[in-house]
Amino acid sequence: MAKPSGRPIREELLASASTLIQRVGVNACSYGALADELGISSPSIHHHFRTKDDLIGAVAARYRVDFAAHVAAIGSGDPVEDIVAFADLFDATAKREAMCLCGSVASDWMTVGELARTEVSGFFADQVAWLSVRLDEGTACGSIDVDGELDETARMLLAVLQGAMLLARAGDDDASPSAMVRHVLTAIRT
Amino acid sequence: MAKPSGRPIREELLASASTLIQRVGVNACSYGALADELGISSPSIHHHFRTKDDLIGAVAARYRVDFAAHVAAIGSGDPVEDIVAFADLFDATAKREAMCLCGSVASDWMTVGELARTEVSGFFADQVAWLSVRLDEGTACGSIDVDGELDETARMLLAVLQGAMLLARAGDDDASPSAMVRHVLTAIRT
DNA sequence: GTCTATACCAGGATAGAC
DNA sequence: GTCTATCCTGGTATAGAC
Repeated sequence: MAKPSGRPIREELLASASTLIQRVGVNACSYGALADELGISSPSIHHHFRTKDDLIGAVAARYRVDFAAHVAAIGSGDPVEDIVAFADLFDATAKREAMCLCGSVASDWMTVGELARTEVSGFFADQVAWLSVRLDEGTACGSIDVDGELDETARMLLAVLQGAMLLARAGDDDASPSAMVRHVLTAIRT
Repeated sequence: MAKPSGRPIREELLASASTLIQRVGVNACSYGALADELGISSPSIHHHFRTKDDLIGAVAARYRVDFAAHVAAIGSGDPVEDIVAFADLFDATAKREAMCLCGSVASDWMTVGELARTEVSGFFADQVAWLSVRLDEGTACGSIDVDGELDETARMLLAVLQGAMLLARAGDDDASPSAMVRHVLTAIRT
């Protein structure tokens, strides 16, 4: 199943591993399956990532960086619109019948190494921080009204998104991440 | 590691398997680990559950029934209080450093059989239906004000709970399921 | 950087004795 | 209903040739 590509194989591996983990979970993602997909042999993968923990950690780190780039591209000027655009990123993943990679790893938390854990915790912290800033902007310009710490609302929004993807996996067609976030926004919009 | 108990071994197996899956995930839950924990041999388990799919399916079915019993015990008279009590059930699980069993299975959706899938989808539908009734009661007595379909809000609340457990797994100590639901409730309470 | 060969272990599952 | 013994498969990982 080799796919021709100019990208270095290490990058191909990260991309394929990410997709596979998002679809079947960390523990059902194997060197053998990745090898088949890229048309190389399973031991070759060890040359790029000595252990599976190394691979998972690198995948998580790359996902975090890539996601940050997508988020950085958001900038409508309107905080509420920005949050909807943020939620749309999760919709795109759900449509691919995949989990957020970090949600997937979090769910298999007990079976992953320190590298992956650090990146996943950092990923969640990144998103909460970004959402907090948007909520702060919305509060400042009067389009959002929340009580309590903004962090709490931000964390809740992220939980909605992650939970929505979990429900979507179980075949709930009405569990669209962005639709749910929009629903929350109507409640906290002035 | 045999634990003395009067319960039939089949029940012990379901309980141990549920706990193990909630902690490490479906694919890291093995017959061998269960056998060790119950002090029996791994092939003995096949006598009670012919295949692993049978076991996972039975665990999901039992979890759904047990959870329904806990939910049925809720009845403060106040819909908002009832929803908080519902969320507290998830808090108890998070404190045990465990996922909701059905969240766990949903995350490993691609690797489980039809039995488990049906039960997990049913579980989610159960909770959405229960929450919808509470929201309806709250609307009727004027303590809750949501716009749009009640189902949407109910589904969102369940997503918050499932997502909160995912965040809690990743070490976010502020990701308490019930705290997040309370936070949502303040926004939709009149 | 990739291969073949291989080691080693663990997974699920079956057969048949007790 | 449980055991031992066994099978097959597939997983991660290493060694060493090319």
